Amino acid sequence: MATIQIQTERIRALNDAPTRKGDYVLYWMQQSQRAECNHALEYAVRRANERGVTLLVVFGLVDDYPEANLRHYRFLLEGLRDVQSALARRGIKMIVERGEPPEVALRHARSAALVVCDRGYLRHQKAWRNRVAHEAGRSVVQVESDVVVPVDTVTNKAEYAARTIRPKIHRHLQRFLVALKTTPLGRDSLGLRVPGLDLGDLDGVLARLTVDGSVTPVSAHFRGGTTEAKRLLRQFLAQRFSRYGINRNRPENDDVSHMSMYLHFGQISPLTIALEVQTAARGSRTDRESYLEELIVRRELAANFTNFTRDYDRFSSLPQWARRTLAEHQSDPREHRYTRRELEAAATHDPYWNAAMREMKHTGFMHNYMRMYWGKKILEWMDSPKRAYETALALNNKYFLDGRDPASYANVGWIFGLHDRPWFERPIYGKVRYMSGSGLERKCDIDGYVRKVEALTRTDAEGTPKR
DNA sequence: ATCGGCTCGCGCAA
DNA sequence: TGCGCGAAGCCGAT
Repeated sequence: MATIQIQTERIRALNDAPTRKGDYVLYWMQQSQRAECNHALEYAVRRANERGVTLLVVFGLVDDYPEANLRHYRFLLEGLRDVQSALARRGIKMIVERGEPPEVALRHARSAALVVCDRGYLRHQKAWRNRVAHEAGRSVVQVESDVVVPVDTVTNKAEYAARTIRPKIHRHLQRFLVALKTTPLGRDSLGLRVPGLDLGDLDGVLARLTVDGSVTPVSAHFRGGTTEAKRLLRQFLAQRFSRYGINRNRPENDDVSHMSMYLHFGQISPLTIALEVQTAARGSRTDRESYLEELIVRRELAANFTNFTRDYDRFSSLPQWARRTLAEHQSDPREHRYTRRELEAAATHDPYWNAAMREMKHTGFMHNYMRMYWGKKILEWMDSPKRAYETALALNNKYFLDGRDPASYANVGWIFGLHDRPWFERPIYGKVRYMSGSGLERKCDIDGYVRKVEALTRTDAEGTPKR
């Protein structure tokens, strides 16, 4: 039957309150910002059909979302506009309302039979859902749609490394790697009169929000939305995927999918990507395996990390061996020293690093291989590893479209030894893995990368879209 | 081009 | 309790 597509482990009642007589089922959308392959949405449609009522979808848009700026809001709203029209085509009313997400949800919960929400793995996302569950006065059901295998199905603790979580994920893959079909909504909700923001006028909406405008939007490089995510994915699979295994660590090329930012905003489901990759015509077994390893094992290790680690955004979350060895080398002399301001200005002595920093600032993205080098050098050049960690995380979250994601915390942690193993001891890094500029020269065409970034920056100045 | 050594701790086999 | 092995490392030797 259809319900098999929503595995019971994805569904969790967040309170014991009963369902009420109500005008509609409310889907409070927050993490899974899409109209397709969204388990929370399909669950809500089925519950509405069961009760013979209709479905209302609301999204709470808050001005001061932690660390978000104009760049992120623009991409977010482009995506929500896409969701709104896709849901309208299914006869489902969706509104975006300004306010604290739990308050927006609670406002519309008052006329609802029950509330369905999706799931997030960061502390504020959990706090929002807890509050709604406590105050809604009716059943609140959370449906996970952000990972392939739900985090608590995999394990009940923070995993030590990829190798420990890998078999625990693989055990369940077959059961969870299943397409989700859409269920038609019985009673159309487009006639509901609920006011919301006019997403036809994004500039107007953005102008009225009190948002940090210091980081510019990057629509010329990446546009938000499920439609755009799927277009990029199709293009990647058709044109670049067959080279993925060879080129994934070659930043001079762009043979990567760019899915991280769409995943961050929930604009595409990891399930959709995984199923497409499994059946992609181009690409060898190695390409498939290495892509799925990153998409599922590495990404879900990050979800595991933030879900089970209280201080996932602090230096104290690093493994003990790493903190110990970094402390032992804290006062080692540094050949180069930079402040956050100098780093942010891409004004170091290292042209490779500066290019990476410029790619990040100008496009909201950085090739994954360069992200490692970029972070390792911040550790090397700042006067304390703790300050380096805080700086790398702050810059990551400020400039990347995929910043503030569970993957951000795991990736920045990895620079400082998280989910990694010790290597032979050297100055500053201690036993934490080191990376060098000569490694880049040996393993890829790093000058090609620098030229690529120069070209990107040039097209920026001319205002010509690049992709 | 390829290889071994560096180093810790998890998880499994025994 | 012992042992194998691990996200992308580097370096020097062959």
